[in-house]
Amino acid sequence: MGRQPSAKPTSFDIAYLAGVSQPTVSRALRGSKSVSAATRANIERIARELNYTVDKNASSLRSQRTHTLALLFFEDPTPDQSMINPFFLSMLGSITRQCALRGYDLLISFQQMHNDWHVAYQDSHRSDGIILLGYGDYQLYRSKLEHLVEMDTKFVRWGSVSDDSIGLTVGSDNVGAGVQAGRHLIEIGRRTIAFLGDASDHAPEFQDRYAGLCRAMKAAGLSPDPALQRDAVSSEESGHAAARALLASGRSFDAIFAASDLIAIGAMRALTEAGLRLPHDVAIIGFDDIPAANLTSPTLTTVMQDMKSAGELLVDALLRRLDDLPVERAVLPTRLIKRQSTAV
Amino acid sequence: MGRQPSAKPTSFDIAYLAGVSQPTVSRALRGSKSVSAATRANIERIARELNYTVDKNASSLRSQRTHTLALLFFEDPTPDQSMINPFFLSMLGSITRQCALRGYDLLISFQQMHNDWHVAYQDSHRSDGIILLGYGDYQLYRSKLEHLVEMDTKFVRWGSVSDDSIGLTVGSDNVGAGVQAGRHLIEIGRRTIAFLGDASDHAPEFQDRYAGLCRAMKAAGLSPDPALQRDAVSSEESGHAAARALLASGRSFDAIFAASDLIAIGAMRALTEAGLRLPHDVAIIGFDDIPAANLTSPTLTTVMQDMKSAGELLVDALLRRLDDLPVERAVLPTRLIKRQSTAV
DNA sequence: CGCCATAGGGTATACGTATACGCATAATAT
DNA sequence: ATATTATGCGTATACGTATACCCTATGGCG
Repeated sequence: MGRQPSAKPTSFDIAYLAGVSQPTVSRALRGSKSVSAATRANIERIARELNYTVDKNASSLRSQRTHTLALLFFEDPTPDQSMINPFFLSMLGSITRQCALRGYDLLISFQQMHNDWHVAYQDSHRSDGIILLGYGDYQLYRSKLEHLVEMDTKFVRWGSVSDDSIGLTVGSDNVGAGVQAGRHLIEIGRRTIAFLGDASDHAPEFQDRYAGLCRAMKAAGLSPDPALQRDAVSSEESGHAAARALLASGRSFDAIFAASDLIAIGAMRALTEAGLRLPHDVAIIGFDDIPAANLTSPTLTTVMQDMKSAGELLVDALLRRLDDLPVERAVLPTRLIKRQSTAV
Repeated sequence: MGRQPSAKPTSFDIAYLAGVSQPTVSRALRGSKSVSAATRANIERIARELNYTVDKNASSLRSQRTHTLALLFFEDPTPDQSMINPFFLSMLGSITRQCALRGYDLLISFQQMHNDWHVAYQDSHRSDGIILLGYGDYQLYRSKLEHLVEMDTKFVRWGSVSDDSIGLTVGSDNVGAGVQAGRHLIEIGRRTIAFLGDASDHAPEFQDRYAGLCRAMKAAGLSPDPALQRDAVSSEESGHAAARALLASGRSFDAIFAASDLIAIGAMRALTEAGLRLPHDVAIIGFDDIPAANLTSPTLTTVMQDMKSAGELLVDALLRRLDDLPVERAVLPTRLIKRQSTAV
């Protein structure tokens, strides 16, 4: 009696029942060592019995820490109906899991490269830090990243890891992956390898993959032909168009390294439509290992990124930043998944 | 001078600059009509100049509303490495967008059918309401849903919409979709139609789809053969196994209606391995229209759910519940996407 | 010309927690 | 024995906002 069960219990209720003061309850539950073991045990028991949970808002307001991370997802410029890049979706799972493990909530938001997102989450105390995800034109938000750094906003970014990249970055070893792909194609006897994907500094990750390919070719005594590089963004349509343009140019080639699986899938369609046999006439390698890569015919050889580690590393790095611990950029190794599209 | 620009401005700062009291600032910015137009304009201008944003925690603490929704995602029982059902992922985009539009933040969390999630978000004032997403064994969390209802937790659920469903539910017209699929198969001349998918009340959505198929068959004077229904959960492996079992049973059939695209894709593999020609020997229809459905060979006829509307409706319904407005269950129409797997 | 409704905004306070500080008691040092 | 320190906890208060309540000046009305 006495306690009305519907009202949410507060730390005062616990304190009353435990015969201590409210701050002691707070200390006990937060793990402060200046509270005796007996008192703590008693408080914890009562808290459990009352189904007490700390009020997140009050706690955050007082401590100025939200224990929440914000995931800002930048969509591809192409606004085709919510067809999100499958690659990022699988990273999402890994990130949420890692957040839960570390006791953080995850706030998620899709962004259209808009204007004011950089203030929205930090200044209103919604989150302690920000994870930035998404392909897209790097130059377009370069200035915003600089602004974030300037404001000392805590954030971490997935992308190309290089010396001039802005802020804390975690990413795959894109150059290494390009080398892997190039080497494999050369091993199966291909000599003229085309690259589909933007190779400008608007898309540093694609650029790196292309650089890796070129390095592998040069190491094998081959000289990359710039005419065999065609711009493409990460979509099937774009890949299709790029491959068609390549075919139309009349240049001959016996292999394609596509900067993403979506591009590769579009390219495969173009090649098949042109009557070419895969992989006999043209071998092809994609990037990302999306689920669909195993469903095409021929199934698609591709580069798999370690998304599980990626999510963990991103969260880890951000949390270290929040604690002002030293943290370095991280580069993740990739793995080549060999399938039919490069099976000679 | 005077203002230090790094400290985040509060409503007191605005009040000081505007020559009014802090509550007036709060009223002005929240749109209370008991503040004159001139005062409001002035306050809004100053707020903009200072880049002021309302502190989310303080606001939530005082008003007891967080303006945040929680999305709880229940994973399939199969814990295969983070291969999330693509269908839900595309709904995610629609939900986040709708939340943003309505001025709500979205908290996301993956759950393993665990025990205490029902208290975690409501009682700690992290969110105003909960969206529940995910296939899985309905009976398993039935009691928890009942608990939610009992606690008067505000939530909305995606799933089978029926009279005895617990809580507020939004879902596709699964029965209608089953009828659509069955009718189409009958139109192209098929008479013995198999169903792959759990038809028990552990999976009400699949059950509904099967019921629709049966209804279409009966309407055409055919009698559904219970032996042609095989249980399967939504995964490729499960579909593959179910189809193999069906083949092994020796029963003949000329069409399959699969409860999901993943099941259908697994089944197609089994049929192809058995030397059957698709769709000549067996026509097949899936469900969900995942991106991969357009990449199989033959491409897969399937039922498309209106995910865009789904997300909007879920958010809408939940927000109406929060305001104690009347809200009804919603049933969304589906669309049959005809592809090669049923092209005669 | 007095009465009341209304607009516009100030005063005081509550939301629930975390932390700086102080004050006992007990344990150790001198 | 007194001086010192550590332990365990209470007191007071701040975090930034929203809201109940109160007050004043005006205008309308009779």
